[in-house]
Amino acid sequence: MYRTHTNGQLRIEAVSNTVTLAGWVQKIRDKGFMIWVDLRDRYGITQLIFDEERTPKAVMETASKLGREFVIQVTGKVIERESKNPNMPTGDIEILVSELTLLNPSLTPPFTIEEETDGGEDLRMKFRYLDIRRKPVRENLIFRHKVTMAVRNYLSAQNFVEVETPYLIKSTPEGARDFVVPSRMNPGQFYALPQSPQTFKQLLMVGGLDKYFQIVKCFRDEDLRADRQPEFTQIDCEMAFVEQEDILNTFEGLTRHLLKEINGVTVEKFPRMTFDEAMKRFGNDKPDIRFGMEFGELNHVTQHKDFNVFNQAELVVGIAVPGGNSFTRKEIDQLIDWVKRPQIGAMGMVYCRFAEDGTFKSSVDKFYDEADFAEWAKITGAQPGDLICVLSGNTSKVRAQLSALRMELATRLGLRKPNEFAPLWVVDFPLLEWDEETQRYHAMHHPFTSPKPGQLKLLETDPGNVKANAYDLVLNGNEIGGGSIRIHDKKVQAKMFDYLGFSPEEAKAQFGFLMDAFQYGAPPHGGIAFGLDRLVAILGGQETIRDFIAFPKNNSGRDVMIDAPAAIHQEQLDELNLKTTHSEN
RNA sequence: AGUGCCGUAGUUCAAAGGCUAGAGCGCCCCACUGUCCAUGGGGAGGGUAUGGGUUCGAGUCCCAUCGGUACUGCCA
Repeated sequence: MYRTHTNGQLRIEAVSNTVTLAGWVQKIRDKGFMIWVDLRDRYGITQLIFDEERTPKAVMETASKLGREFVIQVTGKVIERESKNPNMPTGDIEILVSELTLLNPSLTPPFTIEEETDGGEDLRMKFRYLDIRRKPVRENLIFRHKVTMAVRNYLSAQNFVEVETPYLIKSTPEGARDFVVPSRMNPGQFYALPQSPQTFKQLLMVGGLDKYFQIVKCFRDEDLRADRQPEFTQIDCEMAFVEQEDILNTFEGLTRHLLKEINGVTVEKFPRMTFDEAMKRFGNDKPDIRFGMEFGELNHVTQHKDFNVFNQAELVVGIAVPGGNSFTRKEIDQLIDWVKRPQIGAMGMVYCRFAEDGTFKSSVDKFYDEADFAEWAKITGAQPGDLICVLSGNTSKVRAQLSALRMELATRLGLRKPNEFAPLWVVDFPLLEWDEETQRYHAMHHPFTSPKPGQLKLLETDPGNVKANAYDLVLNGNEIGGGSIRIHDKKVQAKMFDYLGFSPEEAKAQFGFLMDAFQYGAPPHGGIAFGLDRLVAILGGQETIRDFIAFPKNNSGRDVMIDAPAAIHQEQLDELNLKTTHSEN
């Protein structure tokens, strides 16, 4: 037996017991006549003591040669500490070691294994197994486990069945790029890894399983971000015989359960907002509603005043920054530079200080008077002491720009409190989205999403305005889930493919299996999928999903620890019927 | 694919174009009668990602390449 107790277990009651412990050497404090060693495992830290008088000479000798991260096993007596440490759970006791076994030595780790490590991101990823020994990373992984257990327990209790769907499937042209896997047994042919188990879960509904879920890896070969990984995990769900209302209620229930179970937060009915309203009020389809700074559209109070920038703008829109009047001129200039960066792309920013004494001072004083600014303040909800920031131009661009500014300012002003949770349903998404590049409409969600009842005809006349039975669950400005009521009628599905530019032949080749299935009594059905990595990060009050993934990939999709991807041997290539070709550039 | 920022001891960072490229942490040695980020003293360790250029002189300026990172495009 390697150990009788863990390192987080022993308390004052255990004094005078003989115990055996095992773990990693966290810290050695060698005072010559006395050596203390902090012994660490997943459960905590227990202090070991070796001293000249009470410890066997040989043991003392070995102890003086220990190093950080050595794996050791000790046997000794639990004694009460002479000077206690109230900052640790085991701080009242220590182990007077009588036997010490070195189970495995360690090289000096390249960074400190402490809560606040000196290691950079890079290095930590390269030695991720050492990083995982650190408490914050370990706690995050355990936190993720708690969330997935809560999800499984809740959905299982609601009669959902977890079913595994295949990872080796077929590539589809729409949507994200697929990761592909060559088939050795079928020369020249490839599997694709699923971007989501979408069609399979629909087929499970045709199969009569009624309520399905799966905590499942999905794969997308697109460029990465701080919050985006090439392989990520979804809580994928589908239900039969449901309307949108049923889905919203069921998964509002799940989310409420998680907030209660994991964060101890009680949230009443989740508010709902249409896509159009979200765009108008927040410039964004995933608004963070923990704070205000709602958009105020100013077109009607800014036109015909000789200020051409506003006169020519499709949209003039502003927000009131709480307490923003205290910004210095320099700070405001920096804000203007910030919105003019290529990533944001605003042409400029008009601002108006709303002083505590009720007067206004603006960058466009030449064109507008106090009465005009009072209108601006009224529309944007500005109070004395605030700063009104106004952008103008093309509606969709300006909304995106002002939304980015709103989020940036909220972050700077500390309004995005990680322990505050504001869920929101965004509903009535457009069915289609115009794509400039290909000059045609694409499915905004996916091609299996059903249009709102009675809107099918609109497809002919005004396709951009067709609303879908599609919804997103937003939490603190992040899309944590999205779904739709699906099409379950073959004719409607065929029509959809037609509108999306699939020829009947293409549609049959790509999704024939699904449309065939629809002919054999497909029930009405719909579902939702949650991004688990992001959900866990938000519930954990953190920004980066990498901190909640045991072995994440870097910005270029590399695993720097195992050094993947990598070239493979010619024999492997041959076996897979892959020819090595050199591209011309 | 694009733009910004970054690349200097094991590590985190310093070093107005100018002395032998420094410091904290870590590491090694010594001391120390209750430590717990132990303390005090001593020591080792890099020639600045790579390649080219400008200059009397280059971590520092310029160009290219590579790598990291954040964002934009992209992510049905």
